[in-house]
Amino acid sequence: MNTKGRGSSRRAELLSLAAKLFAERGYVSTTVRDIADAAGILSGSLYHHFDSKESMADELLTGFLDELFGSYQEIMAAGLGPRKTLEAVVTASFEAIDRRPAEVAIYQTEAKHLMQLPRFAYLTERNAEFRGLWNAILTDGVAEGAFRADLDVELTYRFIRDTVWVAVRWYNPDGALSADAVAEQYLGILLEGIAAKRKRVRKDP
Amino acid sequence: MNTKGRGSSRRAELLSLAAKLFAERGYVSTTVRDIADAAGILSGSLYHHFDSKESMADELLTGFLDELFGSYQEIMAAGLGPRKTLEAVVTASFEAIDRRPAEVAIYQTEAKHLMQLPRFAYLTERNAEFRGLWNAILTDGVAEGAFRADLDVELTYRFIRDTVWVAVRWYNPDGALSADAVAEQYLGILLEGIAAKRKRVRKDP
DNA sequence: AAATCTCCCTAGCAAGTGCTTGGTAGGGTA
DNA sequence: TACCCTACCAAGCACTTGCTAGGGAGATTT
Repeated sequence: MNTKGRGSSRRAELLSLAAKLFAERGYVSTTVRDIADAAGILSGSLYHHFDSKESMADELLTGFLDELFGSYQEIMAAGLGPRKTLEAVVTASFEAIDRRPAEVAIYQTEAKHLMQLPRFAYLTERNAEFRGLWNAILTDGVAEGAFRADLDVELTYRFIRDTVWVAVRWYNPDGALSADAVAEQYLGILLEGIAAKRKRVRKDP
Repeated sequence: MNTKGRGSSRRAELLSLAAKLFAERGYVSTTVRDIADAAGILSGSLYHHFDSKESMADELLTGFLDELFGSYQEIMAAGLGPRKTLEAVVTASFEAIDRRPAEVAIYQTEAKHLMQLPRFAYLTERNAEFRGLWNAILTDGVAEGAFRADLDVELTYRFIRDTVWVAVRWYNPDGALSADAVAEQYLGILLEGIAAKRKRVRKDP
């Protein structure tokens, strides 16, 4: 019996390779032979380290989501107001894209299909958690007057969620634009819009 | 020799079925047997109507893109200003999602992989066309003072493109929210932002 | 020195993949 | 009557898929 323990560095190396290929070619299009080839071994040898192809995806997604929601919880616990919380959550999301682009890409493109498998039921739970988080931020913000009163909260949630995560398709961690810079630009559009402003005066002088 | 002509209504029926399955399960995960099963025939019988699985996807994407860019060209030819043009293009895109959700979903999720095949080189061309169109709208808008001067045009283009098309993942043509209503909500956020407004005065009184 | 562990190979299986072949039933047309 | 067309079936081919069984060389532990 082989170990399939999680301590090996070779194992981590293989998992990272798998993540890259899953992200590039898609989960179903990536064969275990592809992964083995990239590592310079034969496909059967992969099964010394992992139970199955599915378990590789599982491990990648679990690790990523645990880290992501950890950072979300820290932000929510800090109790900044709605606007600052929104900024922090969006920024943390872009930083996740920066740190783990492959995992985000896998989550973004494969979750829908993987969710149907019992093994990946936690993806559905995470989705609900995510929705709850954004609903709270937006509802609070509207109540406190930080966000527009006529916002369709559900629709706004979807727009924010989608636009943030879909950025993984073009964002380049090695590029000139940092994740924080992208987050800042995005928040500028999201909060203030792209239309040119007319002159402003404060409501309460 | 069979015809594979494009006039048959049965053919159109099969193509529509394939579109639905490609959109739901993904192109690679959908087998020709799946499509045949859905139509109540055997997999081999599909090849009386189509040359290959690939040609089904080709036909679906070509038809969709021709229609889409046709509507874009009409809008551009109308010569509305930047802001109205932006609104019209975004609205036309949401209407495309409404009319051809399966095709949009295929384009959205499979184009990246299909583009690598010589047969689908036109996808790359269409992408460039799309980018040019948005660059023109945004650059014009900034020049004319309709949009904020500090906009990163390239980044803004990506945000708009992604957020519009990714809506196909949750938009339901049979739902309560019409495509035009979604477009209006989205344009509200995009143009004016979600932050609550302070009192305004006109720049030129 | 013996035993164990790590990491990989050789070899292959069962299930499924897109696609091809030869054929047929029913209908229209000359 | 003779011919052709549409739309399908039955059978199967060449190949790919995830995964398994068993073994072996080298390092580490006992």
